[in-house]
Amino acid sequence: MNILEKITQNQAAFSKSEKKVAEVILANPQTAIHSSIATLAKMSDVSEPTVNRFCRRLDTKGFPDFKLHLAQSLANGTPYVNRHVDENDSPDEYTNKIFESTMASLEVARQSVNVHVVNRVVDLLTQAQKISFFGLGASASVAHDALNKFFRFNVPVVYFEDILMQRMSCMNCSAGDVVVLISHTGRTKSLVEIAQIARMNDATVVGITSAESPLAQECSYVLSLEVPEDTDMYMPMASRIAQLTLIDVLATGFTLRRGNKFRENLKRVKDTLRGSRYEKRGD
Amino acid sequence: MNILEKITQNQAAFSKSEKKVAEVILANPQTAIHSSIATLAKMSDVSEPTVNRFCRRLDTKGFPDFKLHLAQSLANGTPYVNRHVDENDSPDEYTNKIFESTMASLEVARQSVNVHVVNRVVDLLTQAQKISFFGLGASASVAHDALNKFFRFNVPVVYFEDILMQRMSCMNCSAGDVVVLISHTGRTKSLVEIAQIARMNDATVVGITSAESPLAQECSYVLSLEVPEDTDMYMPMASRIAQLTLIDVLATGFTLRRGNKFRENLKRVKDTLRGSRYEKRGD
DNA sequence: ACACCAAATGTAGTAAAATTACAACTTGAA
DNA sequence: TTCAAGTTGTAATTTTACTACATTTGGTGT
Repeated sequence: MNILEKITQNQAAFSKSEKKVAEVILANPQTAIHSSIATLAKMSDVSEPTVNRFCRRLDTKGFPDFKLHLAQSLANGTPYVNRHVDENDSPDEYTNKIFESTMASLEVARQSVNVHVVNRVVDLLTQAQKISFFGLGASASVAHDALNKFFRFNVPVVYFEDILMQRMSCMNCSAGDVVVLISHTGRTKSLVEIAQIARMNDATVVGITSAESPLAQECSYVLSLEVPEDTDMYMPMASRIAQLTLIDVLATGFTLRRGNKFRENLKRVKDTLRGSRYEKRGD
Repeated sequence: MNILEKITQNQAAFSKSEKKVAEVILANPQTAIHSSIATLAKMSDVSEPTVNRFCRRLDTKGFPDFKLHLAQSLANGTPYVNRHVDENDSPDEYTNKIFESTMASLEVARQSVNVHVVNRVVDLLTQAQKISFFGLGASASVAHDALNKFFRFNVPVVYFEDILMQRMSCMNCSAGDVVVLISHTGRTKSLVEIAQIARMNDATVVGITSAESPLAQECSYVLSLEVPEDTDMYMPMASRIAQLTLIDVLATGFTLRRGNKFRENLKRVKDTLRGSRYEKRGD
């Protein structure tokens, strides 16, 4: 298990001084592996034994062993960790932190995706008479994006931002229709209601939401994404990126299921854009 | 450079005792990284300084440093690579490929971002009288998302999907207004025209687009993102994720610039959602 | 075959690093 | 206030790595 992630996750369980150590290490793990316990203690402004205890808390045998684990984590593909933005961060720092924590979240999301459900949902979508994408707030733009992908497939696709339109649209559903509802928390009342309306009218309801949420309970299928969100920012960030990527997965599954001829069709759709663009040499 | 390979290659240049050490390490590198210099010396049937010299010959600072290098070599996990989806991929395969190549693209994007421009644009945005976000096609949902972020900041924000509305809106611009235009290719004619209109009316035009594109040339500031796109899919995927992340960066920069009191305000905005949601225990 | 030199290796002492044991603080509840 | 549990630091100890120097090895020229 990646020890950098472990540090981030356990952060709550650390004591005051241990948090200082965690901070220093996360801020610059490359420096950490080349420091002695004394240097690191000084940098963190704690005593040497505290650093040692910190290492043990992370199930390592001691400081040198900890450094080995850390070195491996750094070499191990992703050094990306969900580091929270700090008030005093420079533009360089917050830019990198956001990119990195987005990548880290995607990694978490990837692991939480249930591939069997993905496959089943792709099945449903390819056979759907009509596909609807609904979301509110930040998830509205995700639904918007889904519309942009799926309309290319020459299937009737519906997307509304307005909750009344969403409700009415769901009232008109019938068997064979698929309604995809997007919500990070899965607690938005009107979306839960929409799920109920759609199901009453025999539509299949797919939720891209948090497992065990009220919304999840009303869905026929749930594509759950467990993504840590930096609540300090009071804005949905990582969650919607994960949702969008999942939409990509569904769209890709769709095209693969439809086979090669269908891809030709997508190419034609894309090619019609040419007239609206300035030529690129060799395009 | 992988130190295990280095050992194998240099083997000829080693002395007799050094060869013994190399052998023992290559035979069981996992054991080696958890041994002390004394243990390793005994296992190789040489003296401790010989082991130390062996380490230095491989351009490391000493035995502990050597162990770090070795640990990293062993943890040689594949970093995320842009692997293209293949026709015959299973759901498991294409799901993972998409997540991984999205992460790889974000890494590329991160490196291509010019932090100075980010900082300058954040400056402009915090001082703007009015901010507009425009995009077409897939970039429309990115602009939509930007709207969702920036309206929370209590600044006049404008977003239209309709190109006529976009044009008219830009005609009404004046000095102090910022227009953010989003386009992966930067070749969409109507967006380039909008850039021109906005500039004619003294607005500052920020492009989130490809460097050196026709759109980039019309912008006051360009936040260029060089993201590889899997053209086989005929759909924009990675590019818009990178754009969204950049929007997150700008929004974050904005809130940081505005300081702590402003964050309180964001919290209040978020808290108003509570009434629209089902309660979560302990929330 | 012997002496000699350079390279290689080992020994023993030294310095540095990590760990332990214990003492001195905090903190929160009775 | 006092006590106990938990946290942190100080100082001594142990382990580990490194250095300086001594010894050995193996090769070369006489």
